[in-house]
Amino acid sequence: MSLQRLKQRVLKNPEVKAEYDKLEDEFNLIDQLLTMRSKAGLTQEQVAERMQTNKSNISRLERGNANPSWSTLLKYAHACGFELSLQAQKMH
Amino acid sequence: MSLQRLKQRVLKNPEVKAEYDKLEDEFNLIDQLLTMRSKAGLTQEQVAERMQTNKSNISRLERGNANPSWSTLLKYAHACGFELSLQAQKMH
DNA sequence: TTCTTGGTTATCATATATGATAACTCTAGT
DNA sequence: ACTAGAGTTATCATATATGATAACCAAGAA
Repeated sequence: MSLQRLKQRVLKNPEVKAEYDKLEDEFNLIDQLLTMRSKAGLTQEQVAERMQTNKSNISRLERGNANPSWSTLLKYAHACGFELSLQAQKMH
Repeated sequence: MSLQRLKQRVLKNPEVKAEYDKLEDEFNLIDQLLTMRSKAGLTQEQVAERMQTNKSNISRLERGNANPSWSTLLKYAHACGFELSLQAQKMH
């Protein structure tokens, strides 16, 4: 909640955003989604249009501990101009 | 269908399987799932047990053009001993 | 042949993701 | 103060993923 809010504000600083965008690390799912949209420089509404849905659903996807389907993840990524694949690494 | 069948037979050859397991390329979703289970050396039933579900559902997941949720993908990967993350690469 | 094992398919019930709409907050400008 | 833009939240309807069970196929071994 307040973490999201903080991130939101922080990312408004263009320099900070640039740095943030460089980090390609292992984030949780939501962070990965936010990062894609951030890099694309799109609003939720713009992503929604490209996904043929509504902005409220994008908000839900990005906030409410999401459990989206693979096709939804693909649509979102494509809307943000990304190709998506799974990365599996052996646990040990 | 027959592709799956072919793959199935081919992968019974241990040498071929070893080679197949080395390839970490951009597969479609289903191939990535099959590869994980193949590397783990588990049967559908074993994966099903670890995921607390039934083997028929695993088969459906691996065959019927799947659109699983993120949590299902995670469960499957964990059952096979893998950690999972998204890999997004910019389209151009 | 018969049995076992791994995988497939069909089906139904249930849980949950998604679509759609509306009302709301917050912030930045003007 | 007012407005506009971006995001949030609540809610309902509907589509679809998932769980569960049973019957089936194919291949290999005894």
